[in-house]
Amino acid sequence: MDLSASPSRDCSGCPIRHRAVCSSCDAHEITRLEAIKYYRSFEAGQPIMFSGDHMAFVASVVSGTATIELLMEDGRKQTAGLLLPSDFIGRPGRDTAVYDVTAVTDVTLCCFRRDAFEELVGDTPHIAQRMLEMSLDELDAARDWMLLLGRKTAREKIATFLLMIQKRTQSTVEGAQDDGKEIALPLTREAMADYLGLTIETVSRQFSAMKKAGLIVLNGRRGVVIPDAAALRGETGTT
Amino acid sequence: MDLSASPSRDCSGCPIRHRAVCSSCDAHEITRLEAIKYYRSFEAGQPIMFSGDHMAFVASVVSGTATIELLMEDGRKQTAGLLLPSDFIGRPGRDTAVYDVTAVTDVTLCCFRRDAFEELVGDTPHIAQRMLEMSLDELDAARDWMLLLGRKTAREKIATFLLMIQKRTQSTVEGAQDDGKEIALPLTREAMADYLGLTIETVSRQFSAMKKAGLIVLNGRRGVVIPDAAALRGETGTT
DNA sequence: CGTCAGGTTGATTAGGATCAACACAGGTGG
DNA sequence: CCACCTGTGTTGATCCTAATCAACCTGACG
Repeated sequence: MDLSASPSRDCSGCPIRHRAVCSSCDAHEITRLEAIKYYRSFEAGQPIMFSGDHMAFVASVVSGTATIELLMEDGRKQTAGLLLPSDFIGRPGRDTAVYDVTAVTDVTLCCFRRDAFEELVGDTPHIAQRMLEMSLDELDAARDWMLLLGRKTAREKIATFLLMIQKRTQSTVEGAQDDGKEIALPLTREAMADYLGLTIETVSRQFSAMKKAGLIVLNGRRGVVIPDAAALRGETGTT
Repeated sequence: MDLSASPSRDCSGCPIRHRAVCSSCDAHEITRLEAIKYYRSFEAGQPIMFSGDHMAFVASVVSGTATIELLMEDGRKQTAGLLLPSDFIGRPGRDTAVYDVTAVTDVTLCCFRRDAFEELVGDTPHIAQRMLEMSLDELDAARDWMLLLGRKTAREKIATFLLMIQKRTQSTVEGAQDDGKEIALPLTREAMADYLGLTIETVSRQFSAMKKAGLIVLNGRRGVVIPDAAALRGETGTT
């Protein structure tokens, strides 16, 4: 799981250099970022940020997976976002977190002191634009997820989730259209349930049912093979 | 409903001047915006934008209400956003719409040619920053809505919706804490159902039940009085 | 070997969807 | 002016999907 080849001061060679908030920065801008960045690691299960807390930093996910979680008083939980490598955590311009962020695997972050970062956003158009682009992308993703949460059946939710994971996971390798390769689920059944607006039991049952139907092959707790992505896509209810 | 006192070339006196994307613009920037803006009206029920279409413009809602809708092949529909006065439509940097936008009441838009607007975003930091701020706000709202869609009961959804409408509606007047005032729902039962991930019948039943419980008073199809906002808040399941 | 977290499977329940009938207001045209 | 129609909303009966409650399985680890 340790893709982070011991993160260093130097941004060149960073695995997310060309996808994260810094992707469109030139050499000078990167220098400024390098000056204010620092790495931080969190173990699986650890909170990265608590709703209501003061936010001292913003960050990019370098490796691992985190979730954005919303809680209700009675304990109901909804995951409102998956944070994979290159995704951005925090909000410039706000100093109190409005949701919880939790590491679901071991996570390494590239953090920036918030005040310094905000300054940069203010006078580095490249960064401001990239921030805008990224938040608009997230907004699109959030809206697609609303359709899933509001209208899709349990089976459609699982199928959609699996294909999304496959895409975001393989796209790291850029372009490889791999049908039969095993993907490693970054989430437990419980975390998937929270993300999909379901219960653990329903997630488990749907996995079993789709396995029986030959749509997926399960390999231990985390491994899934999708023998025929097109068939699985047929189960998503398609937008 | 005609709050738009016949929109003019001149942005001063515009009802959304201090809340929309242009809110932080100085005189010079406003002049540039005035040069590329034009007004357009849509009747209730009319489409403003179709998913897949070329987007020629971006716009601010000046008056009326529109919805962002996602459709599935079999006709299931989810509303992913309510667009009220001062909200922004469209995405700079993308030229094909990814969702449908529909006027649910008569709507007046302040439109900007997309290419010209993108240019402005590129060299007007105030606008770029406001865009970022607005999309981050929308992202927060979208995430809250995910919690509603994924985890709340029908009654909680309706209560949350009513309070949200009350807030967004009255905040126009700024600060007035009006408990007993009637609010005009901008949506039909069907549109509410699509927004809340419910069916028309469930929405209707919940309205009836909450009326019987004394939580709301109904006044025709669109009028609702909330005698005790705190009591209604008790029904939202609170975050 | 026992414990415990994570996962599966079964039985039952319940909340909301679906199917269906009816109510009501607002036009429209005779 | 009234009869009719249509779009919107309400209410009732029934069904079904996913939640809940509960038991059990599996593998990792002390």
